[in-house]
Amino acid sequence: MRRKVTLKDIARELDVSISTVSKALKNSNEIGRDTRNRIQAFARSHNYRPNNIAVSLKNKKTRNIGVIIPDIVHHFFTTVFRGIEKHANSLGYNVIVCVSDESFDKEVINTELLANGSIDGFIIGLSAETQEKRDYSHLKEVTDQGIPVVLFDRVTDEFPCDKVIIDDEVAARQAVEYLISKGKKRIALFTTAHDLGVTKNRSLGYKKALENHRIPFDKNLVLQLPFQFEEEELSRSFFKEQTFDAVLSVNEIFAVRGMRLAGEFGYRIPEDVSFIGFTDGILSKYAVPSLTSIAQHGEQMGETAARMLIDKIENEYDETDASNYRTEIIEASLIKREST
Amino acid sequence: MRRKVTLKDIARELDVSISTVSKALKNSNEIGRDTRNRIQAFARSHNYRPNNIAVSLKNKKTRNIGVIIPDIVHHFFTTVFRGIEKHANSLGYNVIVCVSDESFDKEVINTELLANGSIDGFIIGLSAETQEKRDYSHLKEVTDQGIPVVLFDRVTDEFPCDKVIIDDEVAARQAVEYLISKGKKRIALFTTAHDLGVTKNRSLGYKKALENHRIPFDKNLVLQLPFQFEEEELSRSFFKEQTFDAVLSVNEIFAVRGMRLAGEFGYRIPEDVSFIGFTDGILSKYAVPSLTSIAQHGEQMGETAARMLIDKIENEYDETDASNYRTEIIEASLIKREST
DNA sequence: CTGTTAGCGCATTCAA
DNA sequence: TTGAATGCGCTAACAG
Repeated sequence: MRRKVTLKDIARELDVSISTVSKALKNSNEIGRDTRNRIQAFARSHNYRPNNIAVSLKNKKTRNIGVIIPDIVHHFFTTVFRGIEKHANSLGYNVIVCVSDESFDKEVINTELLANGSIDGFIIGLSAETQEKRDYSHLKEVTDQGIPVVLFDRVTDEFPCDKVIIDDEVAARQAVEYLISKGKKRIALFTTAHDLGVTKNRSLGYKKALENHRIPFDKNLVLQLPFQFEEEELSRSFFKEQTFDAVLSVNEIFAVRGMRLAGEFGYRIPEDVSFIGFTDGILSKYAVPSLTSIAQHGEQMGETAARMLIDKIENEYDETDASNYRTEIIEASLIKREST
Repeated sequence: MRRKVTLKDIARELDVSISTVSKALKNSNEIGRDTRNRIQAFARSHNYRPNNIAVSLKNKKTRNIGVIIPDIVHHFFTTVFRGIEKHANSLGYNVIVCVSDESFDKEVINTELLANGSIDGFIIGLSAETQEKRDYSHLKEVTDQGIPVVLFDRVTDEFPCDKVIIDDEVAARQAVEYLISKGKKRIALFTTAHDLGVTKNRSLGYKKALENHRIPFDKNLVLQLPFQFEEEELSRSFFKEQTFDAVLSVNEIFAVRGMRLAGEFGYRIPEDVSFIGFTDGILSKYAVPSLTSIAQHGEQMGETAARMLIDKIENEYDETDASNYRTEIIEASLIKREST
């Protein structure tokens, strides 16, 4: 087992000092032309690579960024992650991921762990539990230590830092207005049982659209589904009891399952019922009929988050001054397909 | 900005030496009961946490594991990743991910980068390009340095190390035999244009099943699709020209798109044509009709990979002795749904 | 029981 | 132009 060669090894072999080697490898012209060449040649032929850990310790910079997301098996987050990873890599940063599994405790543990020197900054999508508890002390601890944090998608107004979101309210409103423009009058909303943050804003947008077009809001047209939507009875009775000609769903799955039920009930899509779903994922694209959906441009969101974070990492700023923090909004867009 | 407190800080405050603090915090009974308490109390109240980087440098162990996957926006890999992450975390390891994007060069760069001290071991799914080039020198470099590597799913016989795979050949054979048992006689295979590794084994299993049941292999029943399957003409003419009563697809997408075409051609599923697809992802579950699929149990695969890797990290072994390496096979299973 | 010393691999200041 | 010395934060062997 060939051990890694260090500066010390090179110094010993070439009978110079460690600092000479260090400087020579940085091509410092403090070192003579010929010794520099000798050292560089030797280093190259012995495949010298600086030890990341030692460099980190010395420089107090790891060039790692920590990402904490609620769930990795989730198309949207995965997409954001890709954006982060690409941008970070292109600037010489590596990405350490931890998954909170929607748990507050895991989020806290992971944050603390990574904050102890492993990373230079965080990109976080808050867990559902954190959003419910509204406890952000772990984030405060981190920023107090001078570690910058960027929140994405799952954000909160109660913690000051850089954020990147899509305007869920506007996106929902526009989607519903699109349905209205197609002549739809009784538009249902499929949403989750708990609606916090993102989901809440989507509901607001839905209501706003109705309001703008003087369509009365009918709470009977709101179907709240448990997360995994396995309780099919709920939605089946909704289809039996309510009449509606369009559906806005806060996610793909509810929409696709809704379309299946619509089929069973003999409705034609989109003539009898139209569907629009949030999150333009693989399901929307390949469903039959394919689903009109709201693309959140996760990759762009990730890239933006990475850009904001690295900017904070590399430039001095006063973390107590709220005016240093911005919230970037990624435009959502409606991908029109067969379901409308 | 409250800086992080270090051993040195505590030592200064309490007027003891750094090593005393270090030992006291490890609860070493080399240190007197009372000083130990004093130090521990101080540390707790000042929220002392050891600096990961310094510990890593000292111990030559990072407790990080490096994961390199071809694509993060891919349900199966994501699932494997979750398995890795969960298991690793439970044993106190963090995970650094890099994405190769199916590119050989990126795979090499990422491997080298992480190998320079950032991680204690690798879990890798080879990129398509690497499998084509059959160049594994970057892996060799890494293992030569004593860094263990575990390959998963995208593996190769040409590099000796621990591996975890599913037996794609057997899984495909069993799927086809299931179709045969349902009375199907003309079974088509939807596969990718290039078939290396995994895909190749699936094709072999397909042929093997036919052979076992004395059904002649008909190469006209093999449809090779470009990766994104956007060239719909190819498959449309396949549907026009060939007669078949079942399909085995090497992925979900080809299967689902096939089902849509079958619908357009007026075939009933599964009476006229049955479908089975590899990878039990979200599409299989929510497609209409839902797709019978081969579950690869990615999470279990990831967990196994993590277990094998951490075992190698924590225990001495001779990396030149091939008998130290094992290949674990994860059983695939057929999830029966409406499409068969 | 406590402290001194050395060292992990590297960068950098200062002296020669 | 080169090198000695110092330190990043922590651990551990050894001495007192």
